[in-house]
Amino acid sequence: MRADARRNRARILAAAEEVFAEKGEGASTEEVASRAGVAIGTVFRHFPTKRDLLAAIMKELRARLVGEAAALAARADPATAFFDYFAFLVERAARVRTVLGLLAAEGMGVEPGDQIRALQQAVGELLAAAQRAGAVRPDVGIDEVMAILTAACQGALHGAWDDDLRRRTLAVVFDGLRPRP
Amino acid sequence: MRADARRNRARILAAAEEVFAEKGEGASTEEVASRAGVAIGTVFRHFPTKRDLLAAIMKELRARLVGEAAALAARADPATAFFDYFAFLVERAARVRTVLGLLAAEGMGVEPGDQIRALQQAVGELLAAAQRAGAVRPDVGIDEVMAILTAACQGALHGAWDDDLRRRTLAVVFDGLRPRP
Amino acid sequence: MRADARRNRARILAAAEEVFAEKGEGASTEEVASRAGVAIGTVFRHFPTKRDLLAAIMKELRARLVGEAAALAARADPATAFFDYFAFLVERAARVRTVLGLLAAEGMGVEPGDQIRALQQAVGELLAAAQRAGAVRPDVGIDEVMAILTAACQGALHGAWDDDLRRRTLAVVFDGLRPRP
Amino acid sequence: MRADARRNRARILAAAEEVFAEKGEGASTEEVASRAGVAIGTVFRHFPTKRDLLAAIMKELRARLVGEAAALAARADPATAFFDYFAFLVERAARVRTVLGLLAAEGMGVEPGDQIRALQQAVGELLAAAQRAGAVRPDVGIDEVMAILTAACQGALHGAWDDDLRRRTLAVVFDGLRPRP
DNA sequence: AATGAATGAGAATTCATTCAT
DNA sequence: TATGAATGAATTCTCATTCAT
Repeated sequence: MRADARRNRARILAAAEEVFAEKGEGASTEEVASRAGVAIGTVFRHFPTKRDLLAAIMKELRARLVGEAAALAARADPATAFFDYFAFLVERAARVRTVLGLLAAEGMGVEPGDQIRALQQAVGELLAAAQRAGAVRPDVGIDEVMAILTAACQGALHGAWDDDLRRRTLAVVFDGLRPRP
Repeated sequence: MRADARRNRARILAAAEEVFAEKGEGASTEEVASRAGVAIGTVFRHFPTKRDLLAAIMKELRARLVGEAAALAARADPATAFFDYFAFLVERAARVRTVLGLLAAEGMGVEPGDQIRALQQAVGELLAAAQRAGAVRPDVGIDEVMAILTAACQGALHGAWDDDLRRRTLAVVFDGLRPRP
Repeated sequence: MRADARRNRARILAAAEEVFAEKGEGASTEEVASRAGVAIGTVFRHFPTKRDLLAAIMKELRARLVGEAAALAARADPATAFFDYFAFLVERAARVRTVLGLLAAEGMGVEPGDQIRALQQAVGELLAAAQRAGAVRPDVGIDEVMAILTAACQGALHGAWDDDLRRRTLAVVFDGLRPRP
Repeated sequence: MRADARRNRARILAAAEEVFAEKGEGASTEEVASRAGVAIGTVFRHFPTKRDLLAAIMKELRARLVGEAAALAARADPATAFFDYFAFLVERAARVRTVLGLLAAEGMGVEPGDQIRALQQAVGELLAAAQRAGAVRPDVGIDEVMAILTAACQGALHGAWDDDLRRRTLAVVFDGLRPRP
């Protein structure tokens, strides 16, 4: 791929992430194009359908988020890494709608499947480590955790939680996840 | 207003609730009209914009849900009424998209504001009673509770939780809300 | 259907027949709309897809052509009716592209099937009568006749035959169809 | 012209003939390019517009078909050569859409004019020879013959005649061309 | 000369909203 | 008041053609 093409591709992805983050999947491809400063045809050359564009954003985002999980797993205390990552995702979701596409079966018009699996695995590893460290009750499974995580992300996004509310809300949720004393 | 006009208004509202519950706010006004058995013009005479129609549905739905809260407060044990209502709302949200319109700043294209306040008050009363009964920890506020409730509703709807997952997920959340032993 | 709607429907059909007759199925729906003096949405209200519009034209045209066949069968000498109808169709096809849609497996983007069958039957009856009258050799079947007819129509349309050329060409073809002396 | 340029030109022509033969003139120039293994820009460098490309194919094809006529004229019995060539062209047309471009005023978006004249001359010579040999009636002119030939080609292509139908159809047509006994 | 990315004018179709009947 | 036809802007996607690399 030529240098200018790569540059445009990146600009389109960035514009798309912005636009879809702000307006959801309903935003028009035209707006993505104009925000990226290219013609509509260029967007469709790089991403033959709107769906493809959405999927590409997801992939990028997923890679970034999974990378964060790995980094956290490597350097942080297992007892806190899980909670930190959970909070990190929720905080991100509040700003970036597309995070949700990775978590919810619906939204962004993209089949999750693989999308979710990669993230679920990353979360699953942090969860297992936290459970081994006794920081999370042993009887919760990855399913519930993902469900709660998804819900929290959705809530944070659509409910426009401020920092304080997010902190207090997560405090309650985290308490539910900790072992009973 | 003439009798037939009033009758039409009711039929439109009922149809709209059905349609938007099934398909979300993206559903076409035309479909609402045909499901209600009236012409499209009649819908717009009663509700000048789609937004107005959505707002009207919300009002109806809110009234019904608040009524349920009151009924529960009257006849059930305060220690369980709060949790029962919480679970009830989540279960409804899973099937009826419009419930979210009452809880989330977004969804259904309607400014909540008043919407939310009425429901928040109903939940607040159940919460206070439960706290007095020692069933919910005294340090959580209505804000966190509404946030968690909204999140759970959103999760249930978009995540397509089955009955079992919903039960397990709520179990964790409820544990977070209960007093530490 | 309301009077104005019926009027518009007729105008759209007329415009579509004209436009597609001139430019073939590639002509834009927009042009049909503007030639009919209505907005694009009106065309799509009456004919939900372009295909539907094409199909509607075909149906009209077919009915008219089959009607002509019946009329000819009723009032003309069987020995000449077949040839007259053959020539009539070719002459029409030269001016009206859509005639081909009724004859050719391709063209006008509409599955022929029924289209073709109705016309084939009409021609078949004229053919049988002509054969009984000894005006057409008994060993040609309706398949060949339809093939030749279609070919002639196509030739007349795409080849832009003038009246004289059409007459001379058909003379040769008709000779091939007549019994050997 | 550089050697590689000439090579590319040939590859593009070959690819274009294939592509347009399969899909008609609606096929995209992009596909021609990719089938030829060159970039789209290269196609447009050699043939400034799509029309030019189509015209070039015609010219090539015409040369080949005229060559066949000459070969047949040289080695076959004049009484059969004309009919053989007629059948040969029709059979080719059934498979190669572009043959039509040579025969019809329309199709392939190219003005025939010169195109047709060369082929018409080739056919004309075979016809004259056949008439001298008494195999074709003396009163048909080259115009009618070309018209019938074109029509048959078009019919064969668009009507998707199978081998048997083609044989029977041509039998009728050829009978029309033969002298009355 | 070749490449292939960018352009932008359509094309079909949908839908909220208006307005004649 | 009700009807439902008409409107026309918006949307996704395609393709001939141009132009920077």
